[in-house]
Amino acid sequence: MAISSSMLKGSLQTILLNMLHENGKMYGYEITQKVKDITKGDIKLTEGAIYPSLHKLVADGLLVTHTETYENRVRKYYALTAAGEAELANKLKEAESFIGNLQMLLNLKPNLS
Amino acid sequence: MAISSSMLKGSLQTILLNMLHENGKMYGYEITQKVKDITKGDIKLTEGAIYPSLHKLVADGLLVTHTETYENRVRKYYALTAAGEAELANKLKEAESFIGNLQMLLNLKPNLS
DNA sequence: TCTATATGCATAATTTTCTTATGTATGTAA
DNA sequence: TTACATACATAAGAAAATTATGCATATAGA
Repeated sequence: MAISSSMLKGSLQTILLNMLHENGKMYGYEITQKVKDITKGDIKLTEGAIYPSLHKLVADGLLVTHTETYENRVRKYYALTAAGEAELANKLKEAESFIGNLQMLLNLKPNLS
Repeated sequence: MAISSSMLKGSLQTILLNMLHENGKMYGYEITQKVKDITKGDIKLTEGAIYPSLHKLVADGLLVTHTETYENRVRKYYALTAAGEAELANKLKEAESFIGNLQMLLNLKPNLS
């Protein structure tokens, strides 16, 4: 199911940080495609959401960038800093906790028992 | 873990609708306390978030209200309409889908297998 | 008595974070 | 020449929260 009403709110940064953690370095467009693949089209990160978010993570010192040119196209790669790795660890704990709480509140504990 | 950075964004309405579905009718303050109990203090719904959200659900025809006075205090009870029940069903499917996708993206599938 | 805390509702100002629309640029396929 | 894919970016607007404040009743404590 496509995420229309966007419960995505609040978890975008966590997703971005984790994608970079998993893949070492990625460029923006690449992240949108990979997320679309993994979620079978359910989650489509839009440019208007992803680029400002990546810029903010850089401004906050959690990411660093470098550009590469591939077939006449510039790719801006992002990678985690040490602070980014640390922040990701926090955000993952938070996400795990949040998901557990949400499942409790909504009676969505399919695979517990 | 307390939800500080609030990934709560986007799921508040779903939580409100489901609490009312589970409990028949509730007043605002009661919902905040029940959510706090269920999540062991992790999720604390603030008045600034919950009341405007409840008002919007009423405006959208998903909830109806009536007031009762208990020990000199007015309680404004909310209950689901038929449209509210239907919308809850949609939102629950969405939430389930979203949680599954988020767990995939963040490699948080502890109890699968 | 004054203060804090709990119960109960509400709104205003602000901030965060999205969506939607738009713009630039290259390359390919219909 | 139109559409689509790749690749970046920003601006305007909307949505939905946070934070602060206000009113009102009641109780407990210093």
